[in-house]
Amino acid sequence: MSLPPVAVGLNAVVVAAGEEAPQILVIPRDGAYPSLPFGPFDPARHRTFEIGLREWVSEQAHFQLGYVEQLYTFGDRGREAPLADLPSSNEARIISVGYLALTPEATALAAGGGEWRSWYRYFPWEDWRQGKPEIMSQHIEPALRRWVDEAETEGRRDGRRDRARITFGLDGRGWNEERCLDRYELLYSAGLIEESARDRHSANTSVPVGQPMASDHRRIIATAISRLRGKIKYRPVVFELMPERFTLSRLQKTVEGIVGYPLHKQNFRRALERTGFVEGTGRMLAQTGGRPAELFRYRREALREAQAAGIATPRLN
Amino acid sequence: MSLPPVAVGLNAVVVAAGEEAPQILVIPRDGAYPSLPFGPFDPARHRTFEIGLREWVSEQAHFQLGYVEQLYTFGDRGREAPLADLPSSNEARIISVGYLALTPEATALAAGGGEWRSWYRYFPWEDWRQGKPEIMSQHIEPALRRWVDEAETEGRRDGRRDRARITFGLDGRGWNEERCLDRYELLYSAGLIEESARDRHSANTSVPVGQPMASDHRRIIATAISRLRGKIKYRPVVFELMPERFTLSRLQKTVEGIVGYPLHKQNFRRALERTGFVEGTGRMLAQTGGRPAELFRYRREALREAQAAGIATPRLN
DNA sequence: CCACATAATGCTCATTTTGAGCATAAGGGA
DNA sequence: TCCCTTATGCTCAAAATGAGCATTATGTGG
Repeated sequence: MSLPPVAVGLNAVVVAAGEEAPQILVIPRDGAYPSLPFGPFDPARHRTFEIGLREWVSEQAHFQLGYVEQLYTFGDRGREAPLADLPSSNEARIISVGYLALTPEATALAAGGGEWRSWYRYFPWEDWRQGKPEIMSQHIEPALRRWVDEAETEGRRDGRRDRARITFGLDGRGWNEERCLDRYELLYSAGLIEESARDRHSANTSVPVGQPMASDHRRIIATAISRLRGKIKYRPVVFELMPERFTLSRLQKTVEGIVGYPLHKQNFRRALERTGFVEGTGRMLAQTGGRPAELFRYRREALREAQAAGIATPRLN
Repeated sequence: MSLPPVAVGLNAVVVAAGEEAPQILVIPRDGAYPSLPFGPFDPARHRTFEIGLREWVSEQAHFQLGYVEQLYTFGDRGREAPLADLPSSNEARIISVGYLALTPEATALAAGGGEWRSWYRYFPWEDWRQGKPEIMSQHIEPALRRWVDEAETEGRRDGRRDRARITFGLDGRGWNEERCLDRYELLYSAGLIEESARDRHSANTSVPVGQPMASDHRRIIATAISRLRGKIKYRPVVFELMPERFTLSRLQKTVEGIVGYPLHKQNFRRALERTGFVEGTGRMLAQTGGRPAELFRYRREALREAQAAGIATPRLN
């Protein structure tokens, strides 16, 4: 008996801190949905997944990765909607190993490679920095109510209602930004996402929410967002997204972009100081209007001293 | 071009709360190292990894899984030291997807199946419930010092010293129980673990620390321990390990077994109360000597109300 | 049948850590 | 120079923590 063969794909969610929002490296595919950088894992060529991943990203997006961590391995049948221009063996199941990569600054990319896109382009309902996003009240909440009502039995209705309430924090329950993946999966199974109609080979009836992507790449991004939103609170990963020197406002903006809600400035700084993660450089940055800000840098050594959790995210209001 | 085939193995770290320590489901293999329950993923038979996993566990250990979550996918070349009695295709790389499963009470297992073993049997240095374990001062610390000194250059020595200090909390730095995987990997690369000598095909020189297992299964367990120790603090996963009704002392013992250090009883209770996760049932348990304790039960509904983090782990002393 | 040992619970108090604001300082532009 | 816009500093009350001391039930050995 020999183990049944399976093809393994490697996918990278490469994140950089943009001005307005976190950016993701996306490969436009003409005539088809855009995708993440990805490619097959070749055991003959790649000693580890990571090595293969770096190769694919540099080949497809003309970009060298820095910090990388494994996210999740997706293996369910039915999730591998074929990609137009990509090979897939006839019989073999394709499973994909998703990775999260963090990189400082969205550097310019060579032509013909990838492009940086705000992650909220794919997840507009996840951006609560300006308060509850319109798409929530206008589309998602009504659609969820319809989905709840559509259930056939009383019991199922209750189940759906609970699930919607918890994952989307309806009825005064708070929004939990880390449930990003749960929300995507709910929207997917409720058929509000173009990908779900596509995978079911059924016509898409409702207004699509967020830009669709190839295969299950949007799900992989949702996994990345959830992971990053959680991890930022207990590991100093934000600094992987910052340039060598940065102002505290810039750092705060970056964190806000990730968690998706505004932070209380003073408390953010106070908590940051206590960790000892950053240190002033004495140099100032003459900003756009306003008092100049001091430039700080990340003290990598701090990790050795501190019991070192991540960064505090004191919610504003 | 077709994707190169790879064989996928599924591994389960099944955890139950024992009297003394968390228990892991282990399959004894005569004449060989014990292993975790595992088997190949067959895409023709299994729609999802989880389905395959449940099948293997029930077949090998005669045990039905409840709560399950994916841990990590291991794919590095060189980590698949062949298992005596298990098939491996000649050429294909074997990657393995590790899962963590939690189950209430270590129920008796049918003969010929798996056996429950304390996880500290494999990781004796991780048990700080009675203070620093002997094996730390007697074997590990001296061996780490030797490993630091063995480095060839000054720079490497510094690197090793830092790494050892951080992961093992030497020199007054605190012990961080969540770094269990880091510690295993350090011991492995320092050659203190039987598995490392085995994988390098070199003779094992030093006294082995902890019982060895097949392949990289001990690494998978270390991943599970790290994950569980972290997650218990921000998701109410402990309750997956508890019976329907339990005393608060039992719950505390379980948490202590997982995190590996003693908790401050009163503060543990106070914090637990605030979460609203448990509720008294009014029934008492006439214990071994001492005032009878009230039996509590887990309120699954609480998750809906609370912003719901996990359980507090107020360190004692 | 009573004094104890053993646990389970209850409460208190001093510190820290949050959450929310108010106040001041320093550039840039009209 | 006045004002607008940020960057920073500080204060105060409310919560959450860390450590103990006190009280309440049972079981047991004299």
